[in-house]
Amino acid sequence: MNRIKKKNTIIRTALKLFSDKGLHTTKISEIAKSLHISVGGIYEYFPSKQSLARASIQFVTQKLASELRYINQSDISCREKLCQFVEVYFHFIAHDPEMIAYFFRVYLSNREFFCEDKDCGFSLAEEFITELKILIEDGVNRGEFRRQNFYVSFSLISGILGAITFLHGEEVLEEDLNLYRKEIVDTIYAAMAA
Amino acid sequence: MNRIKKKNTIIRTALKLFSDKGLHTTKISEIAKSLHISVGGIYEYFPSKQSLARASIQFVTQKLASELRYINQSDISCREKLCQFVEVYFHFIAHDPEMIAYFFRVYLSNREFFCEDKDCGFSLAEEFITELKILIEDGVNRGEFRRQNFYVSFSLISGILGAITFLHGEEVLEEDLNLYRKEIVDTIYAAMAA
Amino acid sequence: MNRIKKKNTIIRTALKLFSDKGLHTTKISEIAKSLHISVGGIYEYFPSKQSLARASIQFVTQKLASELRYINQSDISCREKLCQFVEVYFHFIAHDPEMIAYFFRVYLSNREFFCEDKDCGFSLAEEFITELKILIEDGVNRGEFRRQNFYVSFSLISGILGAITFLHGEEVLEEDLNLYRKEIVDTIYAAMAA
Amino acid sequence: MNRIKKKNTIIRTALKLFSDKGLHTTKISEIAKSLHISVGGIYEYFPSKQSLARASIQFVTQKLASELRYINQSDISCREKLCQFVEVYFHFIAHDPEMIAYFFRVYLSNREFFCEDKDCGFSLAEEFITELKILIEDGVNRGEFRRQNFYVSFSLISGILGAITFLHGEEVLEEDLNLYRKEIVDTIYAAMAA
DNA sequence: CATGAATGAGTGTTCATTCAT
DNA sequence: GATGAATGAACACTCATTCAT
Repeated sequence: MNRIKKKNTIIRTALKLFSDKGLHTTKISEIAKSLHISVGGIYEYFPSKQSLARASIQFVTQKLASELRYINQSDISCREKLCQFVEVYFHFIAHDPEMIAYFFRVYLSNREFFCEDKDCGFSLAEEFITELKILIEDGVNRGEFRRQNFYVSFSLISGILGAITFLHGEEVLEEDLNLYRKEIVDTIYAAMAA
Repeated sequence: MNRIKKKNTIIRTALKLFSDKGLHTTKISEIAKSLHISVGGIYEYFPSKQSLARASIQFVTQKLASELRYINQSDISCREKLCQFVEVYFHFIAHDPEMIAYFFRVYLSNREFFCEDKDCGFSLAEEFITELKILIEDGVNRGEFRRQNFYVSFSLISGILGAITFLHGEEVLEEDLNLYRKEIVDTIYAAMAA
Repeated sequence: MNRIKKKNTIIRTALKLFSDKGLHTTKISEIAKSLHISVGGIYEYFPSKQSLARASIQFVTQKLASELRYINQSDISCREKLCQFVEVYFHFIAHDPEMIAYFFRVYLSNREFFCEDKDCGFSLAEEFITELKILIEDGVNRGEFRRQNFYVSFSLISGILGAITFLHGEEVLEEDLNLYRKEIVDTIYAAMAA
Repeated sequence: MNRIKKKNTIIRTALKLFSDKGLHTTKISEIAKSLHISVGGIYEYFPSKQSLARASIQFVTQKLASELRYINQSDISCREKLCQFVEVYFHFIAHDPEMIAYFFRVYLSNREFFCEDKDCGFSLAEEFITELKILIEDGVNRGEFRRQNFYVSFSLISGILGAITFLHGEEVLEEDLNLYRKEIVDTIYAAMAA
């Protein structure tokens, strides 16, 4: 297995454990054990716990961003793009829940830990945000969405998805997650439509 | 200062530090120093860090719930209630940002830490959720809101508020927070209106 | 209640708790609570935990010594004195077990704690030892006991009594304590008789 | 040095310090310093101070028991066995005084600390007691010792040895320890002989 | 005398990180 | 590269002692 692949394997495992047990509750030794490698093995690839956590959030946001970029580039209506995005998002929740959980529960809530010098901003999630911005502005320009403050639209989309993810993680939802999908798209669209 | 007042003073300070620096990054000794009392002083009132964290989230949710309960009981339209709720919420963000931050960034993201025996659910936030439920169901029953899944409405409201709070905390927003308020109410209402 | 009496009341309670739970495991606040007085109340009478522990061992050894002195002064054979001493000792175990336990389990085993400057010796138990010495030497002089090293005799008597006390405390003994008494006197006498 | 050896090295040092300074007075950091290793080093081998203390008493009683077992199995009179046992015991006092001191001063007097769940009994010393029981019963069966209650004999032997150990530790004895040995055997035998 | 809230040095324990093998 | 024993700074929590009331 080459270096990149191994790094990704470590990231995948870290992602899962950090999401399940929390950033500060997960020990490096647990990640190592989970991977059947030694503690030192982790440090061959990542110089510190922090750098592993940073690499993990970049891994997540790049995955999300690349999906969103793909959607943005297709030749469909913005309503349809929104719909596909939510679909992709729900697919992540179903198949890689730790990636979404990592974004919302670990990254957003432990920002101190991810800080490097002055770089405490959203930088690690920037790619993803950029794509969402493109989707929203595109919709406004095309006249599909009404013109409203970007941050409000952004909060709407990411907020509702984050919240439903949370409820899902807490096993509060009574029905299968997919049953909520259509209603969520409708809700978002109702709020944004011109 | 009596015991209750002193407990609340400690909670207020803990709230602020936990929100600013994170739950695990904030040391008991820092809370003590911030209060100009000794470490032991904290333990006079709270038997452990965990119990202080639990007391803090109860403090927050009770405050929020009592405001929301007051609104729910007034004789106004649900749109107006929603509007007032967002107003109250923004007031909290402006004047006690740590209370909101504590709810979203500390409590929701460090659930493990708040667990006591089996009691790991939402129990500490239940009062607040109940009031939001009443508001939503009331609107549906009156025909003001369209009938949609409660969890979707709940995610919409709490999600968008949580997200804008987050952006505010990150100092990403370019304008004064209140300028977003009206647009947020409109957005929520557009998504929920019958 | 005068000062002396109050001191003795405190000593009695400390004795009991120290014996039951150990010297380091018993907190001053527990002694206070047990006495229904305040922590400061203890410090009115004893300047420190150590001084309370020292006063307690003196209380115990003086009680034992005075009983032994009384026996030593009576006009009976040394065998009879021995017998009476064991009887008195068993009476203590039955009625004030904490006093004996304090001597063996607390004092002898936590000598560091009782040290004051250089005074780490037996000084706190000296009175008692002196009386035992008188009894033994008296028996030898009268020809009742065979002449043997004092420390051996001393170890014999205090050792067997200490050990049976321990077994009693551990609830290892199957019969009532008094049933062992006669056999113990016989054993000691067999070992010491001329 | 392999794991077992290292554990034993730690036990030996803990034994010495616990005996010299008391269980609660000896800090883990002192044991570490004494061994020229780090605090964490101790915890590599023992998960807690308590477990180190428990391992230590087991180390001691197994050593004593194995010596006594060896004697019990030889083909000699019980008087001779007793004599050899005392000899072995004195050898321990002379060469590994901390082992004996640990048994009498630390283990017997801090039983609370050694408790694990319900297992607070003599269990950690059981092997040793069993061997002593065999010796005594064997002597009675062979007609060498008079038939007397086991606990009385047990108290006699362990008591006198414990007491002389104590006097030795306190540096009260005026002569070399070995000079007391013969007299002690005689005393025990006089008390037990048929 | 009596109180009990407040103090803060001190303890057992954890865990990210290192480095000799 | 890989290992995992060793490190030691750091933390939550304790409790003997003090002192303002």
